[in-house]
Amino acid sequence: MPATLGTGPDPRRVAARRDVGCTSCPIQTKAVCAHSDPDELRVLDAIKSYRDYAIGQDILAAGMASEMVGSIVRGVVKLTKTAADGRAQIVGLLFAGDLVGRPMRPLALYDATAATDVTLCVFRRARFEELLRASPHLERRFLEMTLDELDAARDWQFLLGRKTAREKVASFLEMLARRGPQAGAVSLALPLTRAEIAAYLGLTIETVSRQLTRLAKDGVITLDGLRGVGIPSVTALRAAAGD
Amino acid sequence: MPATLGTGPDPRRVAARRDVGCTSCPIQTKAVCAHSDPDELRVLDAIKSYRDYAIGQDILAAGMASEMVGSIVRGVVKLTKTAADGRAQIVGLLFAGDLVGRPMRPLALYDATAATDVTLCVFRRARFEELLRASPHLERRFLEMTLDELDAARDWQFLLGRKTAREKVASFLEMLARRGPQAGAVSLALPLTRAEIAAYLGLTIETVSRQLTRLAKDGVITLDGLRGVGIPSVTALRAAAGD
DNA sequence: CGTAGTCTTGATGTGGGTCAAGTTGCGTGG
DNA sequence: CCACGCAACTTGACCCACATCAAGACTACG
Repeated sequence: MPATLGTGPDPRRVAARRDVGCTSCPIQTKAVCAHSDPDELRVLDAIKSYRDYAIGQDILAAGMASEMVGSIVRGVVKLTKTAADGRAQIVGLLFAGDLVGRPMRPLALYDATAATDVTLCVFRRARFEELLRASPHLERRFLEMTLDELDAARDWQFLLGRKTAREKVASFLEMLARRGPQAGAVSLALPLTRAEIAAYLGLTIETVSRQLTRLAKDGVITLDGLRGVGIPSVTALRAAAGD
Repeated sequence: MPATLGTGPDPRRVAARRDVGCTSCPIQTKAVCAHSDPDELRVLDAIKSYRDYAIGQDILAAGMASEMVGSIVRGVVKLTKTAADGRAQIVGLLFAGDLVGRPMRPLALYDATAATDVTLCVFRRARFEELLRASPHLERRFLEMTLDELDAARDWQFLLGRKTAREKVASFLEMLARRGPQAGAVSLALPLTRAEIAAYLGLTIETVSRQLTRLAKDGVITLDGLRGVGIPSVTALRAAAGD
């Protein structure tokens, strides 16, 4: 049994569990199985297993075989593309319900890393693909989720190509407030370090830091410790984000 | 009958044709119908129609209903996201075989514009979605193509966030040589203006122009008129692209 | 309470943007 | 076929947002 989803490092720190049934699953309305009927769910339930990853741990490594796919039950996963010379860009942030791993693709293209402590609902990739082929609801839902990710990636292309540093940081916070782990809350805890935010926005640590303090000075946000961010007005934040 | 794929402008300049049969289609191995069996192809053949768009013409407009989807038979289509203040970013370039329009989505999110003269093989969206649901081969192929587009979008995120202007321009040329209309050729005609290249790379016209002349001075490419580019060594070009 | 990692703040440098002329290429009409 | 006019492109001078370099300060964790 492989210890990570692919052939990643740190096998010893991975915990595997088989506890929560699909009917009491916290992500059943958002995950790839959201539209599956009871029969399909029974099959999924039988072959799934839960697995925990500690913050910082690799889930998949670029270029390695991806033998597993997993649905995020809890936590945040980052997808990173790193060049030979060390330059790194986060090309996707995944939240609860999102799928980690590449069904229908033998190799991982990006590193998938736990940005927080993470719990995945894991399937063997080959087995999951059989189910995709056999269950129209599952394949249809996977297609829907892939289309959403494509839209998100294209919106991020606009951000990376055309927005200023201030707009980038504001956009990131607005995105977190909209679809992050504490979606809808007026105060949230950043799931990423400054370095990770910089890697996601195509900036440096220093610029992210400066823009955060500037947004706070301007009253668009409040800062509470290193991770705490308050959002007094989503409208003002959206304006600062430039859309 | 709508004149463009959505409710876009310039209805008078759109030509509709119904000539080429699926069995003699130039994109039958690359398009969304590539894996369809003869029965499915017969249905597609019966409901398709060819349509021509002149260079610069809008095919879909962001925010408008997308009543049609079409497979590119010939030409290049650009997807553009434009902010309220006029900043624009090309978030996708589509070539022969690629699908224009958004199956399973009622609205277009980006402007789709003919970057060259274009011929599409067009279907009504509602009808196409019925077929997607009824034809596993078709849905599977559409999923494959969407996954490929997602990968391309993520690679472009790295380019936009981390590459230098020189690397961006070199990457663009390398991408064109690899998957553009004249894929594989050592000399190619740019399907985009400097302004469009700039919008695709998150740069300005001036910077694109300067980097092209610099790449030519360094012997990485040759320039022949405004549109002609020669690639003496793909290896050297790939090195200049930073990957 | 020490220390290592993370973050902030300041001083300085620079890649690419902006502004402003020119130049080239090309479609149009004489 | 040529001359005109305009759009597309190039080139140069200057500028600025963000990167880089360099201290410090905060926080977490032993």
